[in-house]
Amino acid sequence: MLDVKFIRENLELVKEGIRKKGENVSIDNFIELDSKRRKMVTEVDQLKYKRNLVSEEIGKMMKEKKEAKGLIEEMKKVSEEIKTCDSEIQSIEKEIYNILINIPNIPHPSVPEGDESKNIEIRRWGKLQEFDFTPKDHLQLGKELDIIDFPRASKIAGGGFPLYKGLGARLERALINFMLDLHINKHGYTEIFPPFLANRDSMFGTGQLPKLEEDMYICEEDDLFLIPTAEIPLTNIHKGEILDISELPKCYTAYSACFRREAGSYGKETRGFLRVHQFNKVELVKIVLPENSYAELEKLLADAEEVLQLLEIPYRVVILASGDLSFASAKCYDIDIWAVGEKKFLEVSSCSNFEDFQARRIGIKFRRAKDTKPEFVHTLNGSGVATARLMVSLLENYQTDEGTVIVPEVLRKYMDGINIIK
RNA sequence: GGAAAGGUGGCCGAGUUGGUUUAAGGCGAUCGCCUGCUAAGCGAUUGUAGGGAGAAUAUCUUUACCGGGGGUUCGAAUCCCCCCCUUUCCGCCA
Repeated sequence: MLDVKFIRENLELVKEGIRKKGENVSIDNFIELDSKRRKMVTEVDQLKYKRNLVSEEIGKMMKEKKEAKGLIEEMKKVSEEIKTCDSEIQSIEKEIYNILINIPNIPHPSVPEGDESKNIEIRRWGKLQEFDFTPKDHLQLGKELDIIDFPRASKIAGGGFPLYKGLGARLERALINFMLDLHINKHGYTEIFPPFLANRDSMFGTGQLPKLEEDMYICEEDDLFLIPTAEIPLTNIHKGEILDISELPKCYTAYSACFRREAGSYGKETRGFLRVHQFNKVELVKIVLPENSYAELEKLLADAEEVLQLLEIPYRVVILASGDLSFASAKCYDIDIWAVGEKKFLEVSSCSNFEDFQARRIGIKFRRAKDTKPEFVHTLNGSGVATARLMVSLLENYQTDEGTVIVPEVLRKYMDGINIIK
């Protein structure tokens, strides 16, 4: 959510931002609604002032057993008027609010303009594997090694739900632990184990609602949503708080299962692990000072990249063009890893700076000093990283000509020293 | 699922027969005074959001906010209705 004052004073800039994001909200009547609201608030405030004064007067008169009937009659009318004005203000505010919540965050000036074809690869790490045999894809490997069983998973929950078995399950668990330990021990994040369900308010705060409701699994009876990412619980931890400047930056990491209905995306990259309804992810969230947020974004990105460097999986970093940015994000880097069997790059992380867009919705502020006004913090998040696709790349890139898979060095201590899956 | 108690400003905590409570009091914090220093003491300040006046992020003024929403009333923290949350006990279950 953007600041009303900011929109009022930078209407063209906001329109420009909406256009760059490829959204189609109209803010043409915003200024008119806003000034109408302010005018009415001023009027009704004066009426309320009068009512407060006279009501006090009535109280005093009644105590002295004086007749106050005339004043009460007069105030009845004033109260009626207030009621009418208030309900009109309320409906104007609702209109304003509906515009406000549909205005996306404005892309940072460093973000290239255009649709996803304008995304720019800014660096590449590692050498893309080449084998002197024909590499298998992850589905074939998973089946032959008996570590992934999609057909049976579908009996339990339907298509798009993975079932890991034996060393597959263990490898998945090793990946999660490896990533968490790295972020906790080396990068200084605090580990959180959050709820995997979130209420409507939290979903709205991070920006998944109202736009993406149909992509969510929802428990209707309780109005709770299965989280599509741990970004939601982590960013909402400090909802409604004013933090002390000495507490910043706050860096949280969490493992969570992530649930996505992926409505409307059937047929697109649906093979195996490429797009599933449930996957595991280690998430990174930072709550920072506004002036540091872009430096923190680079650090966050580096923290996520290190996971892949230690696993020795080749990847590229892409800066997203304005039209490919998510609703709430001002700037975003994607990390794509190479999967030799699929012969393509797979997105495993998005590292975004939301500036104060989420903070304003959620109400997370900080105070620079005792007597200064609270300001909104900046929030960032990134996957560090998602395992389902990581597993794809790992199986495919670490396969041998014998059909076995070598366990990456850094994971072996999490697997009792097992160094090969066969 | 059943029963009970509760939700008040950064924290603690009074106020529930509706009207000097414009939210008492305390703690903490900040500033000043005093003190050789520290402590104590004394004095002052002490929320958030919106609106208006103003060149002003100075200042003045006003409205709203006592878990959320609605209602009654000239007037609601206080009365009524709905919802949410917390705690305890019981039942059920991992």
